Amino acid sequence: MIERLLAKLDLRDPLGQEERAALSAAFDPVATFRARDVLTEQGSQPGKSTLLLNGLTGRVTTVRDGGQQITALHLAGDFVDLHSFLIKVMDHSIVAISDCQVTTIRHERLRDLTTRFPHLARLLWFSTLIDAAIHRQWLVAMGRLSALSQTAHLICELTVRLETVGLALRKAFELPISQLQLADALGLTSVHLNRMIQELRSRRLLTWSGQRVEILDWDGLVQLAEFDPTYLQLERISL
Amino acid sequence: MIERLLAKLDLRDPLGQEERAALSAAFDPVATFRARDVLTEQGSQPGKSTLLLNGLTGRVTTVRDGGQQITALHLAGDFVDLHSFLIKVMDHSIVAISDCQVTTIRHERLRDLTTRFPHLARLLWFSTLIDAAIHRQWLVAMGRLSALSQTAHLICELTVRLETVGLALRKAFELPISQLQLADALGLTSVHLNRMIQELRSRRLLTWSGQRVEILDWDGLVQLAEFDPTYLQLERISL
DNA sequence: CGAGGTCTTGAAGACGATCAACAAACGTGG
DNA sequence: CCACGTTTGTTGATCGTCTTCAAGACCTCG
Repeated sequence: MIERLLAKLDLRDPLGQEERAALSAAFDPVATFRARDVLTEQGSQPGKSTLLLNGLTGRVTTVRDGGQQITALHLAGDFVDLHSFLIKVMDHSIVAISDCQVTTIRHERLRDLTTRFPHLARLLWFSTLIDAAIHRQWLVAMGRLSALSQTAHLICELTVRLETVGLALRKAFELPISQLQLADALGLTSVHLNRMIQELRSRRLLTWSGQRVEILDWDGLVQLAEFDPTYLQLERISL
Repeated sequence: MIERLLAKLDLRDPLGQEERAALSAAFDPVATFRARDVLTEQGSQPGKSTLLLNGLTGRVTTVRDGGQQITALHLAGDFVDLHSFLIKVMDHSIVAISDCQVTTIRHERLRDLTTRFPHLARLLWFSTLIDAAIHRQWLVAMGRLSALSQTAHLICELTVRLETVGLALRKAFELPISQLQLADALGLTSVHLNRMIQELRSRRLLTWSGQRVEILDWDGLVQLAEFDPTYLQLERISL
């Protein structure tokens, strides 16, 4: 069930048999959500953390004028709110962007696991640090890149992240997200994002129809986006 | 020496005597930097993490056109690169914004401490989660607030953070940072930031001359910034 | 004192937002 | 299975926030 998570962790630093078994056994049954469902409400204090098994979810913050900012997108194999293990009250909501399935792990179990397996604790800590690194990269893209480059950057990031969990083959993948929501992630309007996507298409960097994205010119996209995957920390390390 | 850090941790969840002593003893001698010095280079692999004792530092990423984005500002008592304990290669630089003093702790010591004291490990993990929460809040402000509100938001955040380490009394404090660097943190140009600051002044929300900032109308500023300090997690918790 | 950094102001321009409208796709219930 | 309402993608026109470029005053410090 949690193979994608295990694969993602293994990629960085292999888990021991005991860790793997203990972690696998700690999760609750699968739950299903429809697109637009709210998994976790801002201000709530969930007693468990949620692992995304498939589909797409996002962290959403709503501002006074009704505008929404999506501060993170989560793919299969990502914890969507591992931080709630230590940060008790949610400072944002978690919403399902596509239909999706999740499983949860109660915080007392996480506490127990991380105490018994310091190495696993470091690995989980590490995965929240990647989250933070992605946040920083989004800040750079939002603050200092053009809307076009920023859009390209997000596509590059999603391509690589989907590849690492086996969901993008030959630089093509399903992206079940509307342009409106994508615009909310980029801090743009959907109108402008639409024009940026058309520009990417007309430059023959990618095709994108419906939910299917196909990268035609990866190097060109990387160049435009100033994309450097270092921040995703795909290298093997030793924690 | 590391009182500000200890106070900040204690505020959330009190440290035990043993933890406190072990942590205090683990740090290296003090080092001093001048404004604009680079503490840690992007791409480097530091073997230790740095704790800021006083002054101001920032995480800086430079883009192709020479523009800079500051993705975080660190105050006295903050770890500036605790994440390098687990994320080996730095995806950004750390630069001194003002003259400052730091102390460091070697990663093997962190590893030892976090293994011996799971509670301390959680507390350090927690502090990196606050970093991420701040990143998210910056994303929201950058993506969905006006330049004026965004500027006000950063001022609110800095006020509260400085207060928690005793560096802001009655909503007034020293902020040894140039408008150019502040603009780099906000993703604005210094010209525009200057006009936003003047607007804040003319609305009698604050005074700001040289490095001295004094909040005149905290409620007004909070209202303008849509500032909600929940994300800073100042409440007492139990990790 | 000179040099460089910083703050400030003005004018012009561009990038992205806003407003409006419509077609296509989708989901749902009749 | 079709009819309907809703969401989504797309296009055009206009507007405004923020950028760019330029210049001058001030200040700090070596």
